[in-house]
Amino acid sequence: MRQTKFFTKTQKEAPADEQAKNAQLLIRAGYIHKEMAGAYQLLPLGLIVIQKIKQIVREEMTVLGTNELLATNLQRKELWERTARWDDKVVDVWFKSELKAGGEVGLAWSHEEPIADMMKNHISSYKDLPTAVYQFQNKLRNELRAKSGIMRGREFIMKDAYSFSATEEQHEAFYEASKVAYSKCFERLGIGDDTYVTFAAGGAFTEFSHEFQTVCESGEDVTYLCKEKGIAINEEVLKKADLEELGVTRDELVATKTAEVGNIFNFGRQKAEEVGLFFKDKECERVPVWMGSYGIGITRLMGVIVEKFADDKGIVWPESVAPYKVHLVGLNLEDDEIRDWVDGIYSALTKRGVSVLFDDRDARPGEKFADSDLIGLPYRIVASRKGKESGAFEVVTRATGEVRSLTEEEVLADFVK
RNA sequence: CGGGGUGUAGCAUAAUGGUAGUGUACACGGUUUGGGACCGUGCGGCCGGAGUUCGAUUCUCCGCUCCCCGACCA
Repeated sequence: MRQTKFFTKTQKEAPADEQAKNAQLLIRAGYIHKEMAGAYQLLPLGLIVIQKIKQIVREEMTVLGTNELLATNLQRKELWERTARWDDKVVDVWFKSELKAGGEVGLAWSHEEPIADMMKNHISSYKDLPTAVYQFQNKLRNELRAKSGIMRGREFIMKDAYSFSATEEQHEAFYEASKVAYSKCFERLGIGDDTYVTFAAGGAFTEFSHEFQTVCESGEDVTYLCKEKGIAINEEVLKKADLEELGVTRDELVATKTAEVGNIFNFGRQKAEEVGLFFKDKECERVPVWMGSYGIGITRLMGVIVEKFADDKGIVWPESVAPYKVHLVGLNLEDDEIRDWVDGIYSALTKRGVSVLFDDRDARPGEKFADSDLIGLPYRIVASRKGKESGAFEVVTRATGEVRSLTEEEVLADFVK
């Protein structure tokens, strides 16, 4: 993509109404635009990052054997009344609206009830189980206080999955498999080493749920962490947790600031019973389905990744989620000979499937370097008069600052897989 | 929702009871060209309402906004 044709623009100064590093950098670098507190537009660069994160999650969800669908954001009052969760006193993040035709609708803060209810059309026998579906969807939550940039918004993108099982054993097998799938996601997203399966509050159905907490200074949670043993406990359940059973002592646990990037829940049979989702088992008995719910905060992940890897010059993306792999910075382009030479490496790379953002703007070197650092693509290739004379490109790794001087052949060998 | 703060141009900031200055961005001209260059010219602004006042961007009140702390957080 040629930058002169791309919808992007950087800002030198961070907006005064953002404190959070993730929002400051994402706005300055042109990934997002703040619409209001807790709601951000995704600009083209930001959208590519989100799509990359989604694709990784999608692939792992496919491995897990779940099917993607897309639920509506309008939800029925009657359905949520059935589970006693329509009342604002029970769920305090509802956005609700009046229908012109009469009555009320809810705007989706979760899709547990609608999807469970919908599954009545698909589940009637133990032969239909187990099954699981998932979606990427905007969640709307009327937070009293949005905060931390894109880490806690009123509208955000979440991957939510729902599992339906005939027995507890079936449910447990899926639940454990989802942990593996999630760990794989976070590993591929570049935060695997710092993300822990964490014991957390279980709500009404089970004693504990499991959260995926990523070590992050600007996170909202405090996790008690034993890195050596890989044991993590959310502070909200530290008192309840049986440390002996977990094989860890209190002294080994270090209070650590973390951000919740995923959360998995066991609903037991209660949710299905409330909604009315039953099936016939082998004994011809009509019993409720075992359900589980599995979330990953897609937009929050973008924020966490920015927070974790950014340096004082700007964003540093892991290769797996970077909007482009290479930032080709062309200098001295007013000289036709050099422009042709730089165009050459640009088309050679793109033809071979390397994603390149080509800074072909008429701007001074300093501005291009500063923008390139800010935008944070994994590799920068500088092509200039100086380089053409020596027949080499300067290749800089954003994360380490390592500089290499490579010929076109070497560049292609290095970047084309 | 409780507490604290905030609101001036696309962005960042300054001053002021007598209608507002600077940087940046943007446009034009010129000089520049490996780490956000320089000179000149130009465009562009006081969150909303009420009150006080001869006069309010400035003071008062109300509202809204955004940020922070807390509470909340399937």
